[in-house]
Parts: sequence; C-alpha cells; structure tokens
Amino acid sequence: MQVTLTLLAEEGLEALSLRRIARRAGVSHGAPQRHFRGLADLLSVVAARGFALLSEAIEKSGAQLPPGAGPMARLEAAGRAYVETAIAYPALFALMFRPGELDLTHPEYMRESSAAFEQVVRHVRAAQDAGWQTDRDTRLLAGCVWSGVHGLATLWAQGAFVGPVPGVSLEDALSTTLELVLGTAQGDDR
Amino acid sequence: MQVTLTLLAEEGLEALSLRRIARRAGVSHGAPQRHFRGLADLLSVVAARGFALLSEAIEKSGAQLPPGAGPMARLEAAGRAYVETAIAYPALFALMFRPGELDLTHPEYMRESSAAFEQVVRHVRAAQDAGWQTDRDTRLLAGCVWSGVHGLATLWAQGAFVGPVPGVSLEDALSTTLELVLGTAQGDDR
DNA sequence: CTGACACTGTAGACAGTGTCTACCGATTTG
DNA sequence: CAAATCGGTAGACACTGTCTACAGTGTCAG
Repeated sequence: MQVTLTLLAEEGLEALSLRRIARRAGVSHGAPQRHFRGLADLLSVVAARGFALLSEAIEKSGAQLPPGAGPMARLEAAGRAYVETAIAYPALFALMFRPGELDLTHPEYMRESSAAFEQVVRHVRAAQDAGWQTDRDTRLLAGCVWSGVHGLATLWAQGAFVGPVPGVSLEDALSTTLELVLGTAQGDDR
Repeated sequence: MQVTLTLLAEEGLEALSLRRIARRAGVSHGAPQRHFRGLADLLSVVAARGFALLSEAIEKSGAQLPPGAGPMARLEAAGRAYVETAIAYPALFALMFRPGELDLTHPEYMRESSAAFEQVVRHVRAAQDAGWQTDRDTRLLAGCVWSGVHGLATLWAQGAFVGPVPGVSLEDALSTTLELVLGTAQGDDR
C-alpha cells in the first residue's frame, strides 16, 4: 500500500491508522480490511518493506566501494548504510522494531527481516575469514555488530543522541561507533 | 503512581491507558487528570522512574565490585547493569524510549534521563583517565558506548535477538558486545 | 446465457480510547 | 464564616479497530 508509506513518511508513525489511511486513499473506512486482516497485518507488510529497503541499502553500500576493498571495509560500509537508512526513514525504522503493533509471525515480515540479518552474517563471516575475531561464533558476532549500530540508529533517529551530546555530527557518532565495535581505530581522523 | 508501574509490569506497554489505570486504581475515568495533564504527562513521569531505576542499578554495579577494581571493570559492570535492568523491566524500558508517547520536555524526564547519562559519562571519563581511548571526546564516546549496549538491550528485550541467533544466552551476547565495544577482548572465555 | 461465487467497497454498529466540561463534597485558607 | 482550592464523578465528543450486513462487479463453470 503506497498510500501508507507516504503517509508514514509525511506525518509520522502516530498518524498511521486504518481510517486515516482509508481517507487518504479516498475509500471508506472499512475498505482496507478487504486487503489486510487488520492494522497489525498492514503494518507488518509496511515494516517488511522497510527491511527490504535496508537490505537494498546494504547491498548498494558494498557495490559503491573500490573494487579492491577488503571485508572489513565492506562490513564498515554495511554498518554505515544501516544507520544512514534508518535516519533517512525514521518513522519507518521505528515501526520495524515495534513488536506491539506488528504481527511478528507475518511471512513477509519474517522473510525480509531475516534476509537483512543474513546479509550482515555474510559480511561478518567474510571479515572473520580475513582474520577478524576468528574464534567467535559468527551469528552471535553478527547479532552483536547489528546491536551496536542498531543502538546508534535508534537513538539518533529519535533525537535521543543529540540531546545528551550536543553539537556532535552523525558522521562523528557513526565513525566512532564503528571504530569501537569493529576495532578499526587505526586512523584517528585528525 | 504505583498502580501504573505494576500494571505496566503485569500487562505490558499496550495495556497502559488512562482509563485502565483509573479502573485498576478503583477511581473514575477522569480522576487521573487531576494529577497529570494527560496521558503523555503520566507516562513521562513513569519513564522518569525508569531512568532512576537505571541510574540506581548502575550505581550498585560499581559498589558490588572488589575494592581494587579498575575503571574499565567499572565501566563494563555499568554496561552489564544497563542491559540487565532493561531486560528485567522490558515494558518500562520500551516506554522510556518512545518519544511519540512521552512529553520529552517534562522536567522529571529530563532530569532523570540526563542524570543517567551523566553517570555513564563519569565512568567513561575515568576509563579515559586510565588510558582508554584517550584522544576521543568524552561525551561522544559515552554516547557511543551507551548506543552499543542500548542496541543490545532494545533488541533482546523485544525478542529480536534470540530470533535470528537461536540458542544464545544473554550472558554470551552481553559479554561479546562489551568486549567488542570496550575492546576488552583479552581473555576469550574458552 | 445463466447462475454461482469470489472480490472489493460501503455503511452502520459496538466497545474502547483521550480529553474537555460541569458538577460536588470535602478541606483548607483568608 | 465565607471563599477558594483540591480530588473525584459523570457525561459528552471525536477519534480508534473490528465486526457484520449489504451491494455492485467481475469471472467462470455448466
């Protein structure tokens, strides 16, 4: 439902209601229920689209690197893409991680969210093959890397980072976090 | 409002409504508005209590360490306390980071949340004084450390970590994340 | 061609929500 | 003693999600 995505982007998460979506689409308040079992069902599909966007951004981030880039650089670029995408679509990103409003068993949601995670797993595995954190469980490591960037994305997207740390740029926070989590602190950037 | 905290713990975030709280307290549906300007106001006070709990847990975590523990051990213990508290009160923790339902300008919320953050800043400064990441901005560093553990706490509390990484214990995820973020990977635990 | 049937949308009802207002009985205060 | 304030009640209003009955519109088998 395209209407839902634009409404979400324009008016935020709280504006999402079946009746508002129906009004925006120019149909009666009961019409959406012919296409979705209920609000949670609709939102789950929207959230799944969000995960697809995320996967796509991570995919592209690897392609834009110079051809000889190593696995660590690719993993770092993936983390960057994660955070930047989250901040580009803050309301959508917030929705994606709201179990209370979603149907977590929805097939599309499960498929897209695990596809995104598996992409991170592949990046982490490649980094491990290149010598990074070799004796850790790959999926656990991927989960922790995901957590690290996810925290920054969450807090920044809802403005909870800039409050306590005023005057900092996203670039600063992002590169610092990545250097901490990935241990790539070789070149302090000044 | 004690009733709100128990209702939140027992029935979760979605069960929090002014009318339900009033019923639970045995008063009429309009009574809560004599004490709070509205739902967002009430929830902000509850969220502030959550931040106070967090601060208290971090405080205690330092006290329980052996007397000669270094600043890095204290910082690590603080991170542990953050995640463990979040998981002990998952609904409260979720509420604390939901800008849409809160009044972010509420004095109690601002006071308690920034008090918790300042506590992390002090731990980070002590670690820096002991030689860790000495040439980084302290507040930025504290924000990134907070982000790292916050991501894990968020995902674990809503069950989004165990899904993609089945069979992992919180202890595994927590120690791995702390070792990554703080760079304390000296003793791989097997 | 005709009937059955699935889609898709409409309209009304119902319970639940936050918020506003009017009222009311205490209790405190001038 | 009078007045004002405080805490609670009760009703209204505009929302919400969900359910049901109904109507049009197509498709497809017989």
